[in-house]
Amino acid sequence: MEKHQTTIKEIAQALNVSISTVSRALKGDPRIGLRTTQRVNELAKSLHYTPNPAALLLKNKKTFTIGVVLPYLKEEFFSMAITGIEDIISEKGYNVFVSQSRDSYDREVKAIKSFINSRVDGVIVSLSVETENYEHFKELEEFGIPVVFFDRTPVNFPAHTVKCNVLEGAFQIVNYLVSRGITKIALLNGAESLGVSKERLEGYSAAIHKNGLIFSPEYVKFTNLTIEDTEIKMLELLALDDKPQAIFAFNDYVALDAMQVCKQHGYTPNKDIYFVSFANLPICTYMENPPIASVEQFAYTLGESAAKMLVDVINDTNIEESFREVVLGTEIRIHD
Amino acid sequence: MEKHQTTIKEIAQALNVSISTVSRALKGDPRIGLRTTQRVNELAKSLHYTPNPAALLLKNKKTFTIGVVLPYLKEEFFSMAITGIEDIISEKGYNVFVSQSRDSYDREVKAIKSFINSRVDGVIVSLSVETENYEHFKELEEFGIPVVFFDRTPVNFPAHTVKCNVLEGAFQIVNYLVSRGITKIALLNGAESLGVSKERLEGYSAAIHKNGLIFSPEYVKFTNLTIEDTEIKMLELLALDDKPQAIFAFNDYVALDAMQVCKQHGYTPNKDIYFVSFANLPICTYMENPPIASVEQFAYTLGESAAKMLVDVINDTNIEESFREVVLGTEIRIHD
DNA sequence: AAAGCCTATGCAAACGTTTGCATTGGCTTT
DNA sequence: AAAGCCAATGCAAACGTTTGCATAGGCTTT
Repeated sequence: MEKHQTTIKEIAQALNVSISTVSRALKGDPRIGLRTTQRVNELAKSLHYTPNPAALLLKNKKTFTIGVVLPYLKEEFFSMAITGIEDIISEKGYNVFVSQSRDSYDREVKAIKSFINSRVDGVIVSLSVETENYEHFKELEEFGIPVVFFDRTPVNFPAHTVKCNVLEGAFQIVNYLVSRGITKIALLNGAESLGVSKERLEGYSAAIHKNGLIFSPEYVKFTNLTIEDTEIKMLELLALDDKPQAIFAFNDYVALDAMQVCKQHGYTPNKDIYFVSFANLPICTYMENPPIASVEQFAYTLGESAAKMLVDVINDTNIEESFREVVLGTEIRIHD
Repeated sequence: MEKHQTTIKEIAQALNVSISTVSRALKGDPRIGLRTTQRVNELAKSLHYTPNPAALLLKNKKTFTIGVVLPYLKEEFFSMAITGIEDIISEKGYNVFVSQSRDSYDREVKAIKSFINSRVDGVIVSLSVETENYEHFKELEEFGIPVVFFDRTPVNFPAHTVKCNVLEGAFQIVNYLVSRGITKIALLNGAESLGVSKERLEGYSAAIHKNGLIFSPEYVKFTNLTIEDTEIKMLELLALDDKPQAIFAFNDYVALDAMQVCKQHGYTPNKDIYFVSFANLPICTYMENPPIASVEQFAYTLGESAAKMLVDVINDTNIEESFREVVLGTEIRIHD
């Protein structure tokens, strides 16, 4: 067991040259003779030399590490997003710290603090449902660590963001239902604190109005995304005198939970009550009666895009005050 | 924008003491006077001082970072395992690099190399299906970086491992089927290279023999876990003259894919053909006809346990040659 | 009052790099 | 042959810590 990583110093000694010569040779500095450069590179290779990241950080103030905080890895949307992030970021030589907030504000804050301590070069975030205060992100800013938000982006807090056109998606999917003659449409939304919930509501009500329907407040429910809350709100909808014909759910998980409630009360989902939702997760292909339509979320692309943006911002030296924004287009998938 | 992290040096200057005094005061060295210790700690706190990890690594050769490589985060089994890992490891002050092999040997090797370069303190691995060569783990060993394998552990390669008692689980679940009068049981296994596949086969055949049934080789199929291969092998099983009454699937994902094939050919899963499998994923609660029984995999506990073991091994100074092993007990869940 | 001994603190080297600023020696100029 | 130049290389400081080994006083001992 030789528990040992080769250093530049050892190479220098072995070749009887100075440390600086080795350092320069390794990065192809033209000041070093061809012969020497060659010998250094050969030895380095055969000794499996890799630069010590600690020394690099000390000198260059770069760790080539980024942090990612998102609600739940178990949600396919997020695990696909992180795959996109990983693909871009590792191609550029970075490593990724992953942390789940599990929709807890405290856990999100702790993750950010830990990233600061680790001196990450940048952070990618998708907010927890609980987050309404952005102090921890201001702290990142103070340390000059850039942040890119994806999907669940902050409200009234200027920042770099990558997201889908939620408003447009919501508008289109409600439109689709109406075009099929379904007019009593309820919105089983996410937490009111989330911007993406607000946008769903906007798109929903825009479509309602555009089609000359009346907007009924009792058709709009907000949930904190837990199965318990979904059940409560779904029961409220089922208890209405004028039961909705269709439920527009925040995402596939909410839809799945809501469908369970339907089944328990004798309704067959997507027969007696139609469901549409955001996300379109692969896992839904295994369902008996999947949502009849969904708004594509492009999870992988969202991740890729956020990662690219972050790398750009990290490497952008002129500290511009403007914030970048990417909004992906909208696509509706019809499933039946 | 003050892009700056406080250093020990600045605290020293501000307080007109030496750097070493500050360093010692911060770690409560009794040699430093009470008064000074107090002043240092107060200032450090108000300046949000956190030690520079690069400097620490340089001195202590510890990064407080571990790497995790596993096949797919999108599989609930793995995302739950990583949650267990995260909980233990972050409690001990470590950060986690996460990397997905996506069942590719090359990607696994790349991840390991990148972890070596980053000087992680330890690595947790669940093998890719393709992995049959363990050179990359030997390399870790050469650098003195400990590895703990969980669930998908290597074959004929001594190592620290954490896993379920797969053999016992397979034995019990086949027994259960037989106890229900089902005797024609096929095994839709994972890749032959995986130890966990071998153990499933052993448990399966042990139960077959114990119950006085005949072991039919055509009832045993290995797949590489892709949906395509599952389909091929499932079709082979359906084409047999003596069709199996039940399929014992490698895990829930294989079961789900196989059920799709059944449906496409007019069989109702868990009515016409019974399914049992390993894992018992939460996502299955949404199924119309879930597997009638499953072997619990304790994903979260597996992750916790692997993380604890790794931390122990990292902190164990006496380089013992023995390898640790944890085998979780078996539990069968009956779903109907 | 000299010697010794605490207590509280400081110095400086070391960890592995990078990099601005020398230094060396051979070769071209004149 | 003296001066100058360039190519090739080396020196040493710096990055932020830790830590073994001083050092400086003040206090006890005799």
